[in-house]
Amino acid sequence: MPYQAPRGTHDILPSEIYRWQAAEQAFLRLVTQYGYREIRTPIFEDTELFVRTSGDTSEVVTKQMYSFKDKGDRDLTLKPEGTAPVMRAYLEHRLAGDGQPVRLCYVATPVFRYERPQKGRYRQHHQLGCELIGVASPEADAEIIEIAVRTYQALGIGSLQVKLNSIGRAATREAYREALLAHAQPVLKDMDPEDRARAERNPLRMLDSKDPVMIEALQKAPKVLDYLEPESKSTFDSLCSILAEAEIPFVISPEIVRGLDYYTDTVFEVHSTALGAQTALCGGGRYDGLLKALGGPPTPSVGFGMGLERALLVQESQGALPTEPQVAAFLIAADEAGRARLRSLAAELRTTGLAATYDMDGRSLKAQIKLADRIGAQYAVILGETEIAEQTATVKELLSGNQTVIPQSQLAQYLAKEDS
RNA sequence: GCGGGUGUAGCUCAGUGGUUAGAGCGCCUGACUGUGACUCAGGAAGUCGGGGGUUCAAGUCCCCUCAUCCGCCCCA
Repeated sequence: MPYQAPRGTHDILPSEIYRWQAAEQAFLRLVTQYGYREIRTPIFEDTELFVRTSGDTSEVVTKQMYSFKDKGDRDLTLKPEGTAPVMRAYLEHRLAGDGQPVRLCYVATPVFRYERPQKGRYRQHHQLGCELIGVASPEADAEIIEIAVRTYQALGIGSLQVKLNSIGRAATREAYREALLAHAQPVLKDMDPEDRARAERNPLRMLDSKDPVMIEALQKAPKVLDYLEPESKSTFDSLCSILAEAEIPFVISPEIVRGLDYYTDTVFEVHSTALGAQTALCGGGRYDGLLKALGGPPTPSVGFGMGLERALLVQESQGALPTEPQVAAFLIAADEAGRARLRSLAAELRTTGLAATYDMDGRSLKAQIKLADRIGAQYAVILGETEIAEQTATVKELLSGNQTVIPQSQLAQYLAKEDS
């Protein structure tokens, strides 16, 4: 094999593209009902945009970005996440002027992270997501979580877990970090230097550890929720009750801390056990400080990003595949006279919106029918000697094998009717 | 970035260091002079992931490398 797709990337083949299209359409239909409008941002941005928003000590910025210099010596980076570019565009184009709140969504945007690939973890993957800008009320958080949950429902995916937490504002996090670090100090001394450095850089990470020693040590660790300022605490409590009223099940999960610095207060992830080590399907939360960090006015905002590859993997594992659209008609000719009519008849069908194809290699009648079957056509339309003479066509429904002879003039109408 | 598994036909996989590398499915042709899916017969299809080494002899053993999968890390 001389060339392969680069490590961690993959082609999306015709046999699977319909699942992508179905998912994207279902998402767009859903969010349109909530008043979201799609936005598309460039595939790369100034590197600084991500450093400023994700945080210069974040895993993404320190280890995972595809950064490069262009011929004009600009520092650019392939999008490692979807939110910062959308917020940049919001500021750049003064979308606040449309009146707040502003509801934006993005669909199947490519996302790049230099990581070691595994099932469900790729160097290029695709995300869809929503940003709800300009609302501080926990109703906004609830709407975002509800949309995430309903997107999975629309894809036929069940058995998911919504993990919810609040990490508070800057002051809370600072105080809590110190408390946590102090609590973990005895264990940290014996840890692998690299793990230890990571833990000290972002102590909240320790909460997510799978190391039994760490889990044991943190059994009695202080809880973030106890450190929340009164305002954060009441926001979190209201969010919980709004979700409960909406009958959206969730579990409060102190280990959910998120990897990007821009989050404040509400954070959440949606998990599935269907993907081995990669259990997170969707992550999001509130980022009230993000716009300010980008030089804009302080604006409360909340959103999520959802991995499409992972969603589709879970969808497949749950046997919830959508039905693949069929080509309506495969036209078949038995002789030269029939062949001449094929093209004009196919054109007629297409003008009415039906899909029609035919053999171009002069195959035998038998081979043509076989081909019709193989490409998944619904009907084989046969133009033999008799049909040409009588200006009719034999329409064979491939699934049942039933045949009907109808006038060529009524073919489009007949197929359209049967198709619906 | 760390540890481990796996790479043989389009797909799923057999193959003890020893002739010209196989099977099932799929594909093409025919049995079938106007009919796919079933049956039968035939056919095409391989850089045994790539490179190097050991050996009289390597798909098989060793080293390197690429890809993929599993775990860690991190996340979608």
